Amino acid sequence: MANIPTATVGRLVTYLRVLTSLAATGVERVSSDELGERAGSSAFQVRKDLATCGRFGTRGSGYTVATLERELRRVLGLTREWPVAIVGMGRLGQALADYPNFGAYDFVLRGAFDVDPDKVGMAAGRLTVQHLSELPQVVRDEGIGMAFLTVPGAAAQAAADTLVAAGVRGILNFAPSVIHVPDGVRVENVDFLAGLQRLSYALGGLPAASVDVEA
Amino acid sequence: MANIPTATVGRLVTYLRVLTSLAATGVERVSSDELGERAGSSAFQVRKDLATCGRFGTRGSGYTVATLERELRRVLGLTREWPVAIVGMGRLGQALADYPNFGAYDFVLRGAFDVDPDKVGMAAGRLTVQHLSELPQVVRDEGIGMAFLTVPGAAAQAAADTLVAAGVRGILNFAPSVIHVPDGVRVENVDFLAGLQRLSYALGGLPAASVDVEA
DNA sequence: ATATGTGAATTGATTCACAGCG
DNA sequence: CGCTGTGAATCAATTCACATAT
Repeated sequence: MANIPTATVGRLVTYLRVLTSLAATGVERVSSDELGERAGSSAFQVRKDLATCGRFGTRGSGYTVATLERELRRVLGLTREWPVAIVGMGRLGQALADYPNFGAYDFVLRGAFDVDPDKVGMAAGRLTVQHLSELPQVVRDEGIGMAFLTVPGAAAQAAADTLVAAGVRGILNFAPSVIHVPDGVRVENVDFLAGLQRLSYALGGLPAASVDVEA
Repeated sequence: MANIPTATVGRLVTYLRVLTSLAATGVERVSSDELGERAGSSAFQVRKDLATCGRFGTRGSGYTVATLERELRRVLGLTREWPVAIVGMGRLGQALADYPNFGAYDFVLRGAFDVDPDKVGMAAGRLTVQHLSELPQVVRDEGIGMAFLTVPGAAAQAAADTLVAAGVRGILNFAPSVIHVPDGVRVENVDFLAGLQRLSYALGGLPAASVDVEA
């Protein structure tokens, strides 16, 4: 069952959310129609997406919520616990370390790092902040595969290089800058400023100059 | 100059970032090749994207950094100041209210809201938290067009409805849930948990069941 | 000589219609 | 009869090659 298009993966994550919330309210079966409605996609899209990774439904009666949830978790790799590190213990890194709800999502914090000597030794959630030089050791010992990158933009590329060298293969980049990584390493950007700027276009973007500019 | 595809808008934001950083280091001209390199796109893609909204370059010598930056800001609607509200003054809302750097991005906080009486009256950056019932008034008085939605997932849809009713047309949704809005209102999701789950697929997503499941 | 702007070609994603199964 | 699974058709995005302007 070949690899799944990234656009589809994004929607599978949304479907999984909807399923979890349906399960919590005791719903047992769901149709592509209703799932699409709640996830903001068409029923066509839902069926196509789900068919990309298996045959999970029953014709005539839809999908079993519990089964589909289990299968999507498996497809997305959410059957194991993922140890995660945080690099950059500024305001955002600290807020993430305090985030109470990772357990519900199969992620566990196993390391918190910074280069600032004032921050090393500080508490961060249940962890103690360590110097970034400790990272490779911790990544190896804890089997860390992914990390939050929460350093200032100017430091992001260097920190990403350190993560990659230590063997981390997935980076969730919160810095408002592009980071470059070798093949085999994956970056997901979480960038609210970019989101604001896209909103700005949608709300007020001009129809642009219709002619040449330049001097 | 018709409307720009959303995929392109996302990259224009990235190009603008790169240009700003080039300008800060005194670079005056840039080629599609180098811009693409720094933004993580191909030179083809850069030229096609830029050509979608005008003719900003000079054949044989590339783009003038200052000119292209100015034009992209105009295309993206970043020539005016955007007043923004925050709804939901939990940890995340407070962290955003304290964020020092909005000025550099043309956004200004003009309102902070919550329904919790304990939070109303509290300081939030330079603002004082108001009750959500004050929102429509403030939106009108301050001309607020977009808002951060930082309430718990279970409260997100209701809060979004309040925002829409008050006339807000762009919502930056930080809650890990789908929100539904009428046509003409735009939602951008900022969802690090979804990002983690997409990373999970990329790193460990199984090749999926190759056969039927269901009971 | 050099690097943009753009039609043409290709690839990929979404929409649709309907066959197939329960 | 209802709703899924899927090939075909449409639509959009990306890649490419090259004519064009400086």
